[in-house]
Amino acid sequence: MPPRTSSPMPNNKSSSVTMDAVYTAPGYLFRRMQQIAVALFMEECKAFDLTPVQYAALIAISTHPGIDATRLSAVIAFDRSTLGSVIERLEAKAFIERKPAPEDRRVKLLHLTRAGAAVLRDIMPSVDQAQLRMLQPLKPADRKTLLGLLTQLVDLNNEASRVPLRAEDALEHLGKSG
Amino acid sequence: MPPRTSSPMPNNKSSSVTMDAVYTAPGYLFRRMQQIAVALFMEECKAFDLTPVQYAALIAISTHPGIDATRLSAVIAFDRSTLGSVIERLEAKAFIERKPAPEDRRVKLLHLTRAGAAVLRDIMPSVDQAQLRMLQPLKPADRKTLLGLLTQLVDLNNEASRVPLRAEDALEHLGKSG
DNA sequence: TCCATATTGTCAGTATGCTGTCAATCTCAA
DNA sequence: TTGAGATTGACAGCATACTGACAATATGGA
Repeated sequence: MPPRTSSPMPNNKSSSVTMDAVYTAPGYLFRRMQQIAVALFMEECKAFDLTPVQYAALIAISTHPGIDATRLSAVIAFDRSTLGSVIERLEAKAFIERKPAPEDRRVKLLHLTRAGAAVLRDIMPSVDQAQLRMLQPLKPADRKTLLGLLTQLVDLNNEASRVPLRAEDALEHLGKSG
Repeated sequence: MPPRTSSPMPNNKSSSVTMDAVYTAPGYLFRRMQQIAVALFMEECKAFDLTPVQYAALIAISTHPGIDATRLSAVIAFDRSTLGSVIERLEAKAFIERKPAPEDRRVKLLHLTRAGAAVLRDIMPSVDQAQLRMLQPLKPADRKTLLGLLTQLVDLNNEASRVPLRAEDALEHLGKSG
């Protein structure tokens, strides 16, 4: 357990600032937890050659076959520019295919390949295991509480994000209903 | 508020997987929240030319004058390789200085410059404002709960991190006491 | 003393993440 | 119908993150 280096430790000279300015900041804690989450995901899923971002993209393409990159970015709330290279890598691994859209020559439609569907099916247990391990150290009731509050917070801060989640965009490629 | 695209929406054909596999995963939520946190930090602090990571590093150098890069990485739990370029950028902005250590020619000691101390002093209110805004959407009691659970979780998962926090390392440059 | 081993900073390579720009293309209103 | 404006994918540039490797240097034990 890392010691809380706060006021009783006299390791700051003239300044009155302590490391608590960092350690207790929500932003710092979210960053640390995200890094831990990625580390656990990669550890559990190292057999599958998929990153967390690639996994989320693959799920979304599986759920929305024929979606285009822009709408995909809205569905998983990932940056559109970043997504370009993610898609490129998924295509290089032959997990997805990109086909030009007949009605709009700007758009490229995304589809899972057979291999992509297989990886997705096979990786599931490992992903679940990783998600479990992240919250494992907490008591079950606390896990529920944290997950609930976190879900609320992400939801309520949606518009503060650079790329707000717009799940309804996912339906547009199936004939405009939003 | 983004709609929860769950089972009632018939937008998946043959697969039984829905986007809930992503939306309800703690890892996904931590990623989203981290991105929101960075966006809010950058928005509040855009006048100061400091990123969240650079801010944390600057605080740590301020609190531990004469620390070296390896120990700094342990104190803020940031990757040692990444920290190299962070330090480089802080030095380029003249916020810190790097001096060779007399007793160990491998080591370069880090010190705040006058300009670095000034930025740190001036940016504080904006950082605090950003940290406030992240939790703002929650009721005060819920903010406390979330922050408490998050702190616990990061603490208990410390060893799962690639770069575990080792606050005690910070004291070693002041004459071995850990 | 000398060598195996460890540590430090650095670098190359890969993968996000964000800002901005750009050409190709599409849409819609005048 | 045509031209202004929007959209799409691509790209350049910067800033994290992590892996693995490497040379220079330190250290401790044989």
